[in-house]
Amino acid sequence: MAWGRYRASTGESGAHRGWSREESMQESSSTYQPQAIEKKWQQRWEETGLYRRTIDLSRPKHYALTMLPYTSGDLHIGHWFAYAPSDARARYMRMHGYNVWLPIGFDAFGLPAENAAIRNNIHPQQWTMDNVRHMRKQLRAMGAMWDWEHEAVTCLPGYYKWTQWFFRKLYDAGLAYRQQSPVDFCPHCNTTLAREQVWGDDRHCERCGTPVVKRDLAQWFFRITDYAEELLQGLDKLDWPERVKTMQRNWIGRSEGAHVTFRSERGDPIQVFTTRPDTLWGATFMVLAPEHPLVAELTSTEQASVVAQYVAEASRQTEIDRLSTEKEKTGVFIGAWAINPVNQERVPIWIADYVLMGYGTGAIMAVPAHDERDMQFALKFGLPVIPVIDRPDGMARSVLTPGTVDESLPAELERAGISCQAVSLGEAGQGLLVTMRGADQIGQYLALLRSSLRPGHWASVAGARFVFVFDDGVMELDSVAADRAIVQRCHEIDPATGSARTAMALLAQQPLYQDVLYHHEYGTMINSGAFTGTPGETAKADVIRWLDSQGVGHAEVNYRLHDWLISRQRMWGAPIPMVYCEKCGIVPVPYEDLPVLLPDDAEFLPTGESPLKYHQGFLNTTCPTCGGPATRETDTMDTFMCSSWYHYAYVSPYHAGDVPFDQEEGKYWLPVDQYTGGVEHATMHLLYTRFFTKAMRDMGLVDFDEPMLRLFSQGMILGEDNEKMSKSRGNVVNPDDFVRTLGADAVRAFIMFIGPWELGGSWSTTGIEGIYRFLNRVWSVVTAEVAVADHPSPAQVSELRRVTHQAIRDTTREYEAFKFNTALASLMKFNNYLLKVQGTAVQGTEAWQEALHSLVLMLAPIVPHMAEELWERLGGAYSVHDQRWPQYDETLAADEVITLIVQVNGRVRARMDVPASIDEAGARDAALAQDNVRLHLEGQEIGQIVYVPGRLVNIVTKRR
RNA sequence: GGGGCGGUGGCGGAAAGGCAGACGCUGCGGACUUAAAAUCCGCUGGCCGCAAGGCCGUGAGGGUUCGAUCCCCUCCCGCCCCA
Repeated sequence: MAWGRYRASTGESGAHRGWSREESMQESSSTYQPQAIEKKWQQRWEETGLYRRTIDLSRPKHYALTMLPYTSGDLHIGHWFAYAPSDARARYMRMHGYNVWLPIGFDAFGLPAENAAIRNNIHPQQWTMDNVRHMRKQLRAMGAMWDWEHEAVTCLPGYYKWTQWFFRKLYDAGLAYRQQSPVDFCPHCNTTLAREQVWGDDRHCERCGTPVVKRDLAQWFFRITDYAEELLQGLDKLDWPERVKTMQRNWIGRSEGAHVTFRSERGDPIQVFTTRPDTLWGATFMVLAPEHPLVAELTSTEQASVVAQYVAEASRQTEIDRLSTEKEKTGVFIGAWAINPVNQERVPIWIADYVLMGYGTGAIMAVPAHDERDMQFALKFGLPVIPVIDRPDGMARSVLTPGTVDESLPAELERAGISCQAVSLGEAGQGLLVTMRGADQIGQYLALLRSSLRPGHWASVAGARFVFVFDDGVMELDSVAADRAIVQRCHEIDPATGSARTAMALLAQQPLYQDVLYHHEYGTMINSGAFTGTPGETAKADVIRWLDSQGVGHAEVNYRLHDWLISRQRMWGAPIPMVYCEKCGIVPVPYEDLPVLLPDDAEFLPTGESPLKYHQGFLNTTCPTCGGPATRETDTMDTFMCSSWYHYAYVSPYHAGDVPFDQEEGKYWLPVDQYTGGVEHATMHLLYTRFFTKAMRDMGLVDFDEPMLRLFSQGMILGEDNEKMSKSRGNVVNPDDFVRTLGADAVRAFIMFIGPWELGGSWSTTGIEGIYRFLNRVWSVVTAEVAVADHPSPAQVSELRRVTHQAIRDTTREYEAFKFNTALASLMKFNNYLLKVQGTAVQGTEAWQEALHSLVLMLAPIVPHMAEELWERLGGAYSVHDQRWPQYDETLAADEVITLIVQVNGRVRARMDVPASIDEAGARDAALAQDNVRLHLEGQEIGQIVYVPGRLVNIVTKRR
């Protein structure tokens, strides 16, 4: 493609002079017939290779890309919503002189093909490629500027050879490893299930309804966590939507804290990670994940059967269920104790499903006083709660039940300035609620309380201090021993408290204490041995330093991000190129033997199991190292593998060299300049592909760090009823129907007119008809014959030019911001104006030609077929898509007369048309002269006059 | 529970802190037509008023400001992501 194509309108000034009337009027107008036009131009574009990719060093390159479609079989309106605006944007860039490349391909591996294979007895390959052929046809109807010569389909051997190659490279780089990991398993079907095959809250098999269980399987992982820090840091320099970056940051989940080693009583080390080492002294029990390897070893014989049962139940739940804060906490004591390394306290070991093996070390130290879930757990199971961090707000409460204290106490409290109010305590009658702030008030209160407490009673304070007051003394909840003593004492006084096993559980029975029992702020350390009194600002660092010196812990950064599990127990994916030899163990398939081909005669049975496991020809092989008998890995790779590098594959699809893509071409085109796609891929796909790029950089395949420099995330298109489109709702829109009746251009334009692209929007059948009417009006203005021969007045011409240049100014700004909806609104407004003045003397002038050319050029990205046709009828050179975007002239666009609004005390009281050149004094005088303004100012004194040039005059009166 | 996005006429949506409702849809009225469709013209947030004009109005309440759909605080509702 040559730069020379840009010849018809590349005048330096950008204004469109020099078109003759004869040229533009040569064709008679006819009605808009999208079907004929669209077919005609799609053919012509194809024949002339208009969208063919060429390296052109004289122009800046622009690699535009939209997330590739899955080969589901039919193009959905959602595809149009994703692709039409991104095509418009690519065309817009092209008209700005960029050498734009917009490739397309298909994500073709995945479970639906396998299900179709079982259902219809057809090989997934055939099902998939039939769909590809159908979708190609549908996609072509969109009229996008896709470069079909670089299409790639991920399920073809020429593609997945390189997917396997990447696996091997990552394996060689030490970034791939094999490990036991749980999968959902159906015991009835005897097969592993994908996430979407597990249904319902009871998590049953989609096929037979049997409840699924977790089963450990040796699976392959990529060490994406090796790049966790870089993946996090790299976000800062990406021009991506903040919401996507935030999601990635949360997904990576960096947290700073300490790694601490506890020991079981018999000495087994139990590793924990905590972000709050400053709360270690409050660790009153430990919780292990049910899957933790030490569980089996440490469980006592008495507890063995309950533990085994609990482990089995936990294995059935999803992570989301297990971590829910709403759910009632469950867990069991395993009959063993650990030693808290900071104070040598003996703490019981429990297992609970809210601790996951996959996160951190699979074990936590539980600090119920400062962690909400630990608190719930402790209260439920009667485990001690000892506060070890002071409340920063210093707030404390005391609830006194009737008859506990002398009647005189409220008066004394009032004298001391301590807040005290009568509260209803339900059945117990009328009690007192004392609220204190700060240590002084609490101390004062305790003194008053002690002197007025009636014999044989007890009272409590909770919050900034946890104190139990008895008639012979005060007990502070500052240790496990104190906890025990307090509870015993309370039971003696009031046997009714017997159900509470800890001091905190006693307090928790009082609803008015609810929000002061626990807090998770940083604050001064208390009840922490030698560390008591350490301020919150340094507590964490001080404790870590000490742990280090004691050899029981050290600083650690933890990430929520897991390694990437890529094994799938499915047939329709790229086989993992590994071989298992009895003699040599795990052996990678040599590079020269790639690809490991999928068999084309695999038998699909509705067992749910991968047919590869039973395909002897595939399964049995020889060991690449020793030549002895060996078996192949029968798992295939996650399809996110395929999509992690497809934008590199497009550079030279099914590449024949010894690297996955042509390095020369790649140097020019990579990386992707503008990526667009749905926000649902904010974490998985967009994180995996970033990981791939970083690994590729470290392999020397690319010399940049990030695959996509700029990202735009579009919203979702909803049905006519504002609901997510789904077959069950019956609100699915079939784009083909509208393409047939109203044309692809109308569908494209409507998609973009719905609303802001990033927010999505709802389909509307009457709405698209409105767009179709608009296109017809454009057609009629542009193809209208000149009916008037008069000479226009200079004012008429300058108005036309002003409107034209304002339209160019506004539309350009809106395209720049991806605001296709308002760009179209500006073009509609422009067209409405042209319709209004059509038939007056300006029609047929150069200014009129300029207006028509500008209109067609600015519509070209959105309605490429119609614009091409109209451009030809206007006498423009092929192709409209190679023209330069029109430029506006600020002076021509400037208004001569502006409307100033006049406010009195901020309320609009008049509007006045004034020359744009008006100065402040002139504007004031004119404003004060307005009848309605005078009326509203009557009898008032003017205080201040605010003048905003070009906008308003606000007259503010003095308050009387 | 945490994070993100949003809440504006009958509907989709516009509004550098400065005329709220651009543009489109719907509805109503009119022109053309024997008639209808299409097309064209006009009106279309609510209330009061003959009109001029006035009052109310951007989920609720408060704040900052001469002026708030926009900025700040509290709350309610919806969607998405995470837990």
